[in-house]
Amino acid sequence: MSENVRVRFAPSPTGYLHVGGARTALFNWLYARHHGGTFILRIEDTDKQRNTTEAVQVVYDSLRWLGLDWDEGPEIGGDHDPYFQSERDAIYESYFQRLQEGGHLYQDKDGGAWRFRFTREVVEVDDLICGPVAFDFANVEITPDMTIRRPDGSWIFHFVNVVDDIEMRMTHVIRGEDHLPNTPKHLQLYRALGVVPPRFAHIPLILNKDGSKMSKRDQGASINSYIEGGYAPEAVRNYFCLLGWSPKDDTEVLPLDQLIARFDLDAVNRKGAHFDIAKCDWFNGQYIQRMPMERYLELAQPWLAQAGIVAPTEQLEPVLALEKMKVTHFREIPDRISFFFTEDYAYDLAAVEKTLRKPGALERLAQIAGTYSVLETFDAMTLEAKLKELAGSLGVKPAEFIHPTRVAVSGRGVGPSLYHMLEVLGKGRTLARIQQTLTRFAA
RNA sequence: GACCCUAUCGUCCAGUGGCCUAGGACACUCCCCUUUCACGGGAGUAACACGGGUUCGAAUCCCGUUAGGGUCGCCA
Repeated sequence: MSENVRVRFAPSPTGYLHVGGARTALFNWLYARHHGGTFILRIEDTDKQRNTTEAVQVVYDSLRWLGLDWDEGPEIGGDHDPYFQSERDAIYESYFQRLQEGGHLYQDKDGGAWRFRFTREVVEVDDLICGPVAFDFANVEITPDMTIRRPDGSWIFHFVNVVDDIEMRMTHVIRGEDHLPNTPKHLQLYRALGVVPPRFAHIPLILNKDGSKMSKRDQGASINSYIEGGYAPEAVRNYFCLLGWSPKDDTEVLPLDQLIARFDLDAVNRKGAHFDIAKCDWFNGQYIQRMPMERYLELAQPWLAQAGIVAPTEQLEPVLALEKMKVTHFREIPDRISFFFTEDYAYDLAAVEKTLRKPGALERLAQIAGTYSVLETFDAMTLEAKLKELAGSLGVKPAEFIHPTRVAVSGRGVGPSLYHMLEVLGKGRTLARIQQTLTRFAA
């Protein structure tokens, strides 16, 4: 039982990380962390033309964004360096030699490619998730021998994948269910090489909500879309965990330490999961509400910077706090708070039409400005009390003051709670903005 | 077409023979809170694919059908 778990994520760099791949990486990572094992990243870049350094960078960025750190692999190193298949030629060569010496290989007549001769029998895969699954290799027509090396000397996935898993001492191979039919072929390779294979666990695929296959273009398919869409990585990670796995009670929002403590392969589902971005959005909102102010500020920062909103934290924090319980994506934030940072904010035409153009609106604006101008304390509670007092004394509804004031100081019909918004704005700016509005719409 | 996997509300999950007139969450509808927009609270609509078995008893076990998905590359 002292077996040290070693698992890996072995993506082919294609320029983006698919949600399915990310989830595979996540399950491997979780499994490693749960069992105190080692999580390895290996880049399967045997297809030379298609793989670029930028594409590899995308893999790193996506994994790191999700918080999936690897213990061995590119940029980290490890006992089994290098972690790029393109740099492991000598190793493959020696394994190829072993197969050849064992009489397992032959060269194709026409092309000259090298094939591995399957043993013609039933091979059983004892999958940790799917259970025992038998594949019959008896018919050569149905399962022709597998090509492992091209005529130009380059290697085929099946071969290098198995060699690396042997070399890197993998104990468990957790991968997408699309690999299940490949597994008996890989098992034949292990046997021919005289190596005890790792345990296999095939996790269900992720499909679109309607059940169709997720392609690059579909919403939520690329990890980049979350980075660019204003998601909190911890929220996305939590949502991904629940795609094909559940803690078995009804908890859904689970902190990372809980996820690690509770995750295990025996609780992984067999049914394919349909992806629902709406639920992912809900998780994001929940995480934003619950996260500490510092983290909230940290994640909002890039979005503010991009929108040209720069201000010291002391000024930013109270403004952002106003939206913390309301926002679902960080990308929404700049637009919602931009009016705080310029006196030249735009007036929403519909809001102006609906409230400022209303008969008596400007008079009431002047009245509330008068009331507020004499206040010593300018906090939400006082502001609310005074506004209601004024409305009451004039026999009008508070709304007749609230709406014009909101539009006057922010230019819009919707926003944070009025009194809290005014408190953050402060007395000076509040009065100036009302005055500015009065002047502007007086005619 | 062959082989393999799967089958509970629209979606994600719970349920491993009686506790199920099937539970939670998202989404949707309505109500409350809030004279903004949200959050929050409450209520509601909504599912065991179908047909045979096994059993005193089946969402749970077996068989078949159907449906969905996957794999059959000198892609990974």
